Amino acid sequence: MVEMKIGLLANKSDCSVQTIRFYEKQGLLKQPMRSASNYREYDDGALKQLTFIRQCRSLGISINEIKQLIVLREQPDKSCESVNQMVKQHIKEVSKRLDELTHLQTVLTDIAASCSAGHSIGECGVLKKLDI
Amino acid sequence: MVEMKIGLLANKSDCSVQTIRFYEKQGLLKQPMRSASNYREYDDGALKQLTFIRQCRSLGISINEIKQLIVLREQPDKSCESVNQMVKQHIKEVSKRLDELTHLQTVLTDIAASCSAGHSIGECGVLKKLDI
DNA sequence: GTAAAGTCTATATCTACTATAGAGTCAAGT
DNA sequence: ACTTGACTCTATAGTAGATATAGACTTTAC
Repeated sequence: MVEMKIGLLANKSDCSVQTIRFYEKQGLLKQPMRSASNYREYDDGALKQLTFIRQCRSLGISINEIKQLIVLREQPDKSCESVNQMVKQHIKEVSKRLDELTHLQTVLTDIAASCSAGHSIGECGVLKKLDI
Repeated sequence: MVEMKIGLLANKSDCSVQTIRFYEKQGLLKQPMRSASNYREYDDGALKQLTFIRQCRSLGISINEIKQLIVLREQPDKSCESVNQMVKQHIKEVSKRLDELTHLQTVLTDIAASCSAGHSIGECGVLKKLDI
């Protein structure tokens, strides 16, 4: 397929129409050609670019970081050190978040276990736990 | 201590001054007394309330849910079923997020491992992985 | 008396979208 | 030819949970 409108691109990329327009406004997707009636016309290059963006987003890479990656990709001779750093940084952050959530899970489970038999707010073991 | 201004309350509750004002505007903290010069004057009850709020927030309970909890706490005779449900729901969500992050961690680690020796953008294994 | 630190309100900013209003366009069916 | 529904357009507002800023006022310390 050579050309497509925004709805089809959205389908192909598993991404909403609004999100595509949003990425364009953010400068992640370049402005596409327009039809006579001002409809956006995309080619397969745009689909590739959008797939890259979605892939990065699913990995927790921020829009600003994706912007940097897009610039970097166009300078094949430069060092890729910053790309590696970015990924390593994300691994660190995900590790940290995993630790936090694991701890949170034990606390929540403990709280849930404290549910008293009475089933009234006044004797609610859960609320008492929340109150420290 | 019987009375304190917002800065001291912020210190005691490990919470910024702006956040306290934000919670007040959201209806989580009731409007405190005001001094002659219009400064907020808090008592220990406010500190307890704020501590409860922060405890809930650290457990991932949303501001709207905290509002519900605050209302519930004032009706000791009602059933605490909804409180239990809320906690159980959070446990589910945290589980789901843990699974997602665990998977993300393996993907990121795999990507990081693909860093090629060349150290240039053009032959960057990391970028190639990101490009699918 | 003065300077620094604290407080006040109101408003803007952040992230990554999502939703809505109101208008225009296009294709299919009758 | 006409209408209906689906699609697209722009611009704007809303979401969550804060955080930051501007400009004015008050209090505290020296």
